[in-house]
Amino acid sequence: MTFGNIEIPFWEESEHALRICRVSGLRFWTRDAGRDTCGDTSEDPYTFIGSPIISGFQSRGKELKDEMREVFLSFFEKRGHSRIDPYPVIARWRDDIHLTIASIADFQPHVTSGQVPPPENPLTISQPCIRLTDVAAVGRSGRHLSTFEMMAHHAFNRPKDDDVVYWIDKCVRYCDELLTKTLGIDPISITYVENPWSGGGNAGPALEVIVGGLELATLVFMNLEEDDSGDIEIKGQMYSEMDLQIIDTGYGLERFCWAAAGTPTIYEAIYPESVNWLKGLSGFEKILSSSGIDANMDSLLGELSRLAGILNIDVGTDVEELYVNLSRRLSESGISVSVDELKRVTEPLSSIYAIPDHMHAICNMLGDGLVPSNSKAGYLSRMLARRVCRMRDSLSINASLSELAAHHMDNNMDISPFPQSRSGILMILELEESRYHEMLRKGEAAVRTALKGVSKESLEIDDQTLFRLSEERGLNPEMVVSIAAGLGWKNLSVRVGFAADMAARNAIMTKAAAKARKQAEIFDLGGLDQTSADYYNDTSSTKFSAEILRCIEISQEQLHALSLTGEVEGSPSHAIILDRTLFYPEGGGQLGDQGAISQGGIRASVLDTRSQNGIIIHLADTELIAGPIEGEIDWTRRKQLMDHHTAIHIVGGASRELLGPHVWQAGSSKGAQYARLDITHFSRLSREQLDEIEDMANEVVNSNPPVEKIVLDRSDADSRFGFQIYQGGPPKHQEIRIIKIGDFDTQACGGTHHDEAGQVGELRIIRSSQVQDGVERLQVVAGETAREHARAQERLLNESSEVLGVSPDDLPGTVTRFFEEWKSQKKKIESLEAEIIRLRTSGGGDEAVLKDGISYVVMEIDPDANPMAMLKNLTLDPTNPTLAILGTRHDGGKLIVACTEGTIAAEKHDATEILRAIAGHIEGGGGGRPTMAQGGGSKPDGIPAALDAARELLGL
RNA sequence: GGGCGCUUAGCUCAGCUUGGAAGAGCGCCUGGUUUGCAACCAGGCGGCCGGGGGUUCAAAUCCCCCAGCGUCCA
Repeated sequence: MTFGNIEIPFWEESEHALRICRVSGLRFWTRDAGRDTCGDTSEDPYTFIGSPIISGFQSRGKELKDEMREVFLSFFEKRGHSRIDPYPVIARWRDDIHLTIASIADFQPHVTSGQVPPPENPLTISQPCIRLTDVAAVGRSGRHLSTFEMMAHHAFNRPKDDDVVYWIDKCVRYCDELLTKTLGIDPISITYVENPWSGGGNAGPALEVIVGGLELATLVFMNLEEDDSGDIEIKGQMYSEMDLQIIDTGYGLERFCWAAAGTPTIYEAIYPESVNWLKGLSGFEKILSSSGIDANMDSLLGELSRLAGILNIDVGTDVEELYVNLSRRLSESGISVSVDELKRVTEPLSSIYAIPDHMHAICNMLGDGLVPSNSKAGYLSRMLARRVCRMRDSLSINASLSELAAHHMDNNMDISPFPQSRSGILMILELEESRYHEMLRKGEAAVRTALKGVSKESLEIDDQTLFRLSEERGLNPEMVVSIAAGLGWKNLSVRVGFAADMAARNAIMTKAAAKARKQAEIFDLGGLDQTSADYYNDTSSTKFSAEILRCIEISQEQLHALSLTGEVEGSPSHAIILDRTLFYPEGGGQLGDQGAISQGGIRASVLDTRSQNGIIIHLADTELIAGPIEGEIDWTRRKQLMDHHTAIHIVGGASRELLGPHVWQAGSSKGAQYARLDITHFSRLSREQLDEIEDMANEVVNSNPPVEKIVLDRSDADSRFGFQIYQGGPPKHQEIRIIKIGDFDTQACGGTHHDEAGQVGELRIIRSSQVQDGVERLQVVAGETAREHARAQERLLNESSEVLGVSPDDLPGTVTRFFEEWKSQKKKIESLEAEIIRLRTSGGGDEAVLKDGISYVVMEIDPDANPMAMLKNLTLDPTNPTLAILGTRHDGGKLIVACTEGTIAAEKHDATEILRAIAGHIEGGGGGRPTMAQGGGSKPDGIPAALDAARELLGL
């Protein structure tokens, strides 16, 4: 993995010497005879702050980035590289990552695996990337960013085919020429550090390009791929050499800008307007002057940025400890600042730096059509939005999230290439902000409840409480402390080490969850070729002849693993594999075909159809033998599936048209009985919106556009139709099948469709529900199923209205009236029962016996009466001490004993004891408190005996 | 994808650990006091305790399923 035997003539020609870094121990190349560190160690401070190492750039911010990017791209364009447009920051073509984290991510895994040729070769690109692993360090370290552009030149070589564009030597020459000749960097200040790289399933030797203490670029020579049987080990993973050799470079655009600007931090180089604006809004000058720091502020800030690497925060790092270190280092440099004073300045400052970075990531993500959510990629944007809200609140800045975004878009980016509009982004952020405030509002009640038993003088909150508030309510420990302070717990603080413990806890939980659920192949199909999928040739043919290649008996385990849907009637016994078939296997959300296979006089029903590695499996209820067969698919079902599938495409297109470009398919399912489409959207859909979508979809059906089926190469498909064709998920093959419904909807899809949209007939969106925040599920019926659904609805209405004897039109009113009446009658009964008790126990009533100042009531009541309500009337009046024993023959018999609390009745009698003494008569048990006991039994006719026993016990 | 939590009066929420009479504040209604409004005092109305099943003599409370909502992690 080292460069050991790889010849790089450039080193000698350019008088580079190989050295070993005395700090890191890494091999590095330099022109500087006196250098003994590789340049990227704790002993290599930034040398460019205040004195740029890249000359000739006067601008700052977006303008500087545009200039620098153009210099880079045109440099490589002039040297034979084709410039290609950047990919979206949401990596929709991949199923292993949510965000584009590097330029090479654009080409993984399809190009790097050799499956698909690169769009150009060699090529140059500046790819916007988002990485959230170091998000906690953004703003604090002075150099960390969550969003950056990775400028790159890539070359894809196939040495085995004598197809080599360029490899290591030429790559280093390009890099060195760019840095020294074009950007004017002093050659002697550059070091090239050998450090192998791995990621995204590939690996290879690599050079880190360091100038002035800053890593400006990484040159990766990717020639390995993950292979468990490989013979090269890197970081515990085995690799083997691959046919492709890839030049994978990454030049940090923002770092080049920083090196050209020489500002104290990278943020001032790329977001100068935002940083100044936020300083103004937050009154940062005032914060500084009231911080109590004696030292000269300019020298402090200069020193801070030089040492800022010390605040290199990983997830779970204890900030407190870092501050102590930083304070110590500052005092070594002659600046005496306490940790508290330091925090008072750096905490707000780091927020001012982090906000523009986060806004850049948020605007990029939303611009690409992402919808904030509580899981997956959408969660990442919500997390960033909430971080911004918190930082803004801590800075007491009076600006909404959408105002921050508007300022950011106006000053730092060009949103015109994005699918999402400026107003769309702002509206989504307004919704996010209201969700944030809602969380805070609910959080206050949660904190109050959680701290109920905690003394107001407490200094710490116990860990469990903090974990729970964070995980269940989204309140991080700092927010809990600040909310608690507002509620009267003034002295609380988060204990040192808590952040690290919480991170460790998450790591353990994640590890436990990661225990794989790899789906193994269900059937052993070794030796079989892919089945000829004839259903694509003519979607309306139903009969065919074929040969049985294999017939496998299905085991119980296999049956379970198949997890058949409710549309499969009966249980398949055999898996039949043919050489060719018209049966469409379950895929792309469309359920498998059903039908029959006949051989001689034997007819096997096909209950479901599946596919495994391109081999189509017919799940049949009868065993057949190898040889010729006649097959026929169930056309009624197939037509219904095609109705639904085509309808789903149309509904998806209508949703996107009406709701906006953020609408993506997040999953779908098409059966014969119903179909559903999950779409990304930022709020719940009203019935009116569903009606609009339904109307537009039906208009498309009525206009009857042709449904084109186009098969083409993946790179052609990408360039011709864009990434929105991958609604159904990342493509898995080089060949892409496009379904194009007029000019209305275009997407990659392997399902069966009508040839004309009009064949769907009609469609209805029955209802919508929410799968998760940000994803709406539309239930759709089309064709015959739509008509059947309407009939079923009518039946329900008719049956219900017949019960009430009204017309269906009057149903809502009548049901409401009945419900209201039922409630008021319930009230009436309660008051009547109370009245009965009053009559029976007062005046001439013989049920109450007055003895020793206590009113004794022992009586049986109606089985339908509510004994609790009656008891209340008897024993809640403290001026009338009462002991009441009520019995009812309800169920197996019930007994309730109660006495008026706080009176002599309670002093003299224990309800539980009395109950126990008499419960035997109904063969039951029970319990309660001394003033109230209840029990039940299994012999209702024993109630009179039980009550008699009670009278005897009490001497009545 | 993996977790966790919540759903109780019109609103905001207690009660659930350890089963035994459905609670508070705000709002609403009536009366009193006062009267520019507000405030105050007394009383009252208002609950399928999200839905369904189970355990139990007894479930808001314990268990299972479903739905809606929230939240963390990847």
